Amino acid sequence: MNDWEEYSAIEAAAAIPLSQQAMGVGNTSYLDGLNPAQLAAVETLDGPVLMLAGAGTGKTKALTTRIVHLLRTGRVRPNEILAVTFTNKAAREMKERVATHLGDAASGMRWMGTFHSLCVKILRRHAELVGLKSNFTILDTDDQIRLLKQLIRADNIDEKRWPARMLAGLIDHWKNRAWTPDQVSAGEDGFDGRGAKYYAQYQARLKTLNAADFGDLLLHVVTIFQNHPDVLEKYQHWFRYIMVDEYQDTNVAQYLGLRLLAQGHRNICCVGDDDQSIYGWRGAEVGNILRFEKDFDNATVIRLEQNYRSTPHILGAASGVIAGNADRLGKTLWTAREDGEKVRLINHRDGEEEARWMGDEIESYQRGTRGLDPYGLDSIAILVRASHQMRAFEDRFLTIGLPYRVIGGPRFYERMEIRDALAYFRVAVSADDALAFERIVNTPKRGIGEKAQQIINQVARNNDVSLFEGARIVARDGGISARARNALGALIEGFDRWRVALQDQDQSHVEVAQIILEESGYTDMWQKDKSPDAAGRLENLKELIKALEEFENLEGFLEHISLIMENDSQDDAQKVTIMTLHGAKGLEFPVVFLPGWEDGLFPSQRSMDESGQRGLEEERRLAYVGITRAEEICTISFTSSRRIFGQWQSAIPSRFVDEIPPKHVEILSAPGVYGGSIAQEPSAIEERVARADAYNSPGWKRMRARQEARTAKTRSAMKDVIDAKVVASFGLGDRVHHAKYGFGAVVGVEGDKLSIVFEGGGAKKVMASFITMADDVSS
DNA sequence: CGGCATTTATTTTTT
DNA sequence: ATAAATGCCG
Repeated sequence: MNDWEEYSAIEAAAAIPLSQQAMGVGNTSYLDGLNPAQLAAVETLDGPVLMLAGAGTGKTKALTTRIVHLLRTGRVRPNEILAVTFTNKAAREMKERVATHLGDAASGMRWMGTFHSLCVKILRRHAELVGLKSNFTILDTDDQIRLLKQLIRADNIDEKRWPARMLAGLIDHWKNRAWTPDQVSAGEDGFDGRGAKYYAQYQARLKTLNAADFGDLLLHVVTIFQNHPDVLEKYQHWFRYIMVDEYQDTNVAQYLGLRLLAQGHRNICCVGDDDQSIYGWRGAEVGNILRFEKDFDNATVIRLEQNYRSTPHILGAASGVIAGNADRLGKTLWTAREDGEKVRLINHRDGEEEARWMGDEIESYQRGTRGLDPYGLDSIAILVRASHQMRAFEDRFLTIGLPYRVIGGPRFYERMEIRDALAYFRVAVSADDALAFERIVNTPKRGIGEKAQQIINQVARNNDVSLFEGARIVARDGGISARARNALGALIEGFDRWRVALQDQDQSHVEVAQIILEESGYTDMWQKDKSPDAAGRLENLKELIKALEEFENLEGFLEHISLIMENDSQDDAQKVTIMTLHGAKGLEFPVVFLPGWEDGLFPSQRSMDESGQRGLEEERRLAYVGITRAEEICTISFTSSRRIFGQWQSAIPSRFVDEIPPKHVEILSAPGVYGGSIAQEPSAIEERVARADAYNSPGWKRMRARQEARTAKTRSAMKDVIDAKVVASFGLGDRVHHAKYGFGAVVGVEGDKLSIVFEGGGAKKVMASFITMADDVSS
């Protein structure tokens, strides 16, 4: 169907010829301003190159300059460079930066993009080699789950024991390692053989639907390269130079594909930082970058170690932490900058207090106190380990009216209303998109419930027609309730009408899209919805319609949208950024706050439980990423107790805190933190905690030891301990905690009852067994 | 079929 | 604590 020769001809024609003059051969001014390491990375063009680029060392600059250099020296045409990134954002940025040097030539770089988009491009050309048609649809995670659910249900298996999500994760895991179903069943599966079976069924089903999921995009391309040497060879010749960004994040499938492509000329340049590999949990293999020199003989390794971002103290702190990892290629970041503030460390009573303090702190930065220039809110970020930490900050900032922006969370195209709308468009464009049809057949509610849908499914299968045509038959012949039948008939009629409208030259696809959403009753559904977020959803739908304008037709839009799951709506107002550490990779801020450095939260307990030492090392890299985001001021904080899943947990400082070299740290004491409303004078405990003013001092060590011992005790048999000597353990003035009433101070002891004045207001008599010391676990 | 009650599981996230 | 997902009843 897609003859290679013809294709090559098209590609060649598309290449914008670069006349020597236009390219300015001989003019190498673009090399000015590179440091020696960057220059080496730019000028070492042939053979395998590993560019180890530490945080803030000008990686993107080196990478884009290298591309400019390749093109300017005239050794390659723009479309013969394969340049791969992980995100659309990175691809766009690179393209823009090349364009500032080369103008139009950058648009000739047709093979610069994300792994996924480039694989789609290749796969559309050779789809038949893996049993697909070139117009295959790309499933998102939602579709994937629904499909798997159907398979599990069809098997009459307990859906609880076999959650579709888990199976999806498993299949994803296999695809990340480029395992096809037969390779899985041949090996181990870990799920009594069922996983492999479902995997095979799932792949078969995808083939029938002429669809591929995200993992397939990579896997299929690797399969094609492996099974069709002739095809591989053409691409090996076509891509004369290969560049890979964020190499530490590649998974096995990506690695295999790259290695196959590079086998001939070996002109592959991988850029990355093993210390910033933080996506192991989704299939990234740090091993890929660690092994580079073994994979590619005679590789040139270039280290970018001069940091242009942070102060020496921040770099020192980060280096100290990351030094705790064993599996590293090793780099030593240095900076020409001098002085700067030490990394600041502070302890708080709980998460709310932490948020309160940071809010105040940010406001003082904003005003420019302590002799510093005022910082705009845009230059301040709070980076958390887990997104549930964000809530405390949002709450606090809302009450003090501090503008903030949360990065992350559900992306625009992942929102329910957007997916629903897209499903309508998908059915309108191609009637046999069964998954899309299933999604919207009863959205808004049309009275076409599960049972009716089953009947439609059955009729479609019996007549060997698409789901949509099956629905048409059901609507005509009946078999479901009259009400449902009418609704179904109306829906089908609607789609018939909309399809005609889409063909109509006089009607723009934007208009038709709007008509679809209105006539189907979808916008109506949200207008009638009285939930608080309905208005926002309607706004989103409007935005979606607006986005359509940039495309020729609906088809073009849908093709793009499946791969671009980003929403980068910009917002000019000055706001504090709140995001996860993962989301912050690649970004930088003058002022960075790193809250929640407590063992269990960060490093995450789960990470350590599931992946042991490897998990801990990844968490440590995350700490490294966090610290190195800061340009001037980095503040780390931890709390003494935190509410997790509604339960108060006492916390000990993260082990990473101890790993920061003391000479780079300044301990802050939080003013007013311990002066609770009741305790006019701080209790002995409070005083001791407050005075733990040097974490390398004996006081600090004592506090840690105490907390550790207490936690250990709690985890074993705290309950028994409390019951046994409950009364004896409380004295007048003790700061205590009750699960329902919160914190308070003991004002009286009578037998096994304690009189307590609670901070939340009021004195109460409570059984001692319901009380714990304030910085212990309470329940 | 739809609405309300109960249950259940809660890191990180791109394509 | 809380949200999402499931289960039960009208």
